[in-house]
Amino acid sequence: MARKESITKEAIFQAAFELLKEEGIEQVTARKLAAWANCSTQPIFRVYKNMEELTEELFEKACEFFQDYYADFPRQTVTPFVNLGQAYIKFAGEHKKIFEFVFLSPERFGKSMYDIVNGDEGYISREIQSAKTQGSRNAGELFTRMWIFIHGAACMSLTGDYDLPDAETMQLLKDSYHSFK
Amino acid sequence: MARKESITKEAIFQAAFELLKEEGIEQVTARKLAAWANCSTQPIFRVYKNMEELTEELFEKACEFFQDYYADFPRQTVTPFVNLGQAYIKFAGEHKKIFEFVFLSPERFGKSMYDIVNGDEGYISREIQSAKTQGSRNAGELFTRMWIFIHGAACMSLTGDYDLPDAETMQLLKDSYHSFK
DNA sequence: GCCTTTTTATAACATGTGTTATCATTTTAC
DNA sequence: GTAAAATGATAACACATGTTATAAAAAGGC
Repeated sequence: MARKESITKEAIFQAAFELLKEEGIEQVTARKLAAWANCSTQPIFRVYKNMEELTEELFEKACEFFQDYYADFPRQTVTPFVNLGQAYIKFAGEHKKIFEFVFLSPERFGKSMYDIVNGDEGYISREIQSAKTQGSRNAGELFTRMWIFIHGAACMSLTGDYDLPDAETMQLLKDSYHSFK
Repeated sequence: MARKESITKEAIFQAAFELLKEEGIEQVTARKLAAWANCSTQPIFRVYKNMEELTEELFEKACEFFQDYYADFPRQTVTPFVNLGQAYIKFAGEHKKIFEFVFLSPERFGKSMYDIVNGDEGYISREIQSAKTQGSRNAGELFTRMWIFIHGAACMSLTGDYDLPDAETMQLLKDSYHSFK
């Protein structure tokens, strides 16, 4: 019968995600990926129709990567949106290439920014619910304003224009929440 | 003596800036630029040492382009930072490629985001001064918070996640100012 | 052990990049 | 008019990209 495969799809995908994380999506090329996976370019095109197909799977994985990051992020306050903001801003600074790929892409493979952050667990919906519980009448509008602020800090973190200690970020977000409330 | 030049540095630079504006800095390649300037690649390398030198001049020009945009932006309110915010957000939506090049580059040829927005005219300093005049004790901190918010809206505008009518943007910025104040 | 089938590496093709060499054209001093 | 010098088009070089063709290697049925 046939020769046994020595380079699995999983191994290629894992190498691709590492490469994406380290050097950004535009560096995930067939030959660079082959080098990272210690193989030729051929196995890549055996398991993926083309590089675009791989990119789309990487995008899905990158979204999940953020959602897992947030899921594991320790909650330090009960103030709505603050924990989400802390995680999002810290994520942008720690995983610049992933953040750029997911949240600064022009099209995002059809997904909206809110869909991605919300995830299957409804991370945004939860926070809005929490704000309502804490007496906010216009929690949706409150989220919108908080999110603009949070996204701003994250994007500045990306370019090195925001670099506050975690504690100050938390205080800043708490302040913002109470300002907007 | 020498042959008279038919393709000036100015013509090349102008074509390069148009190309940058329309398709982004990564599309400003020697051959594409030659096509936009209706010449071969040769005149480009006569007037620029290499493409990197052109890119640096384009960056300078792009900064001035933003500053001119803001200078021409009609002032609709006396609330500090609001006009600057309106202009910055609208600029991001109207000139995505330029905004990306100037404000989302990782290094910005050594210039800080604040230096660029401030410009020779001290656009930021003026607003901070104005806030002080209007009774704000901590105008610098107020600017920082406003700017995070403004930059957030601009970056969302870039990716199509922010698209409010101008009047609502103004109200949002005014609200934010009074919230943070 | 041969045959078939799949996997993989090597190498190729077509295209795009920055940059440079070659050479015809043009301009002007003489 | 001739010579010198700069300009600019054509074409080349070296390299990187996605993708595909070729062929060697391997695995198992017979």
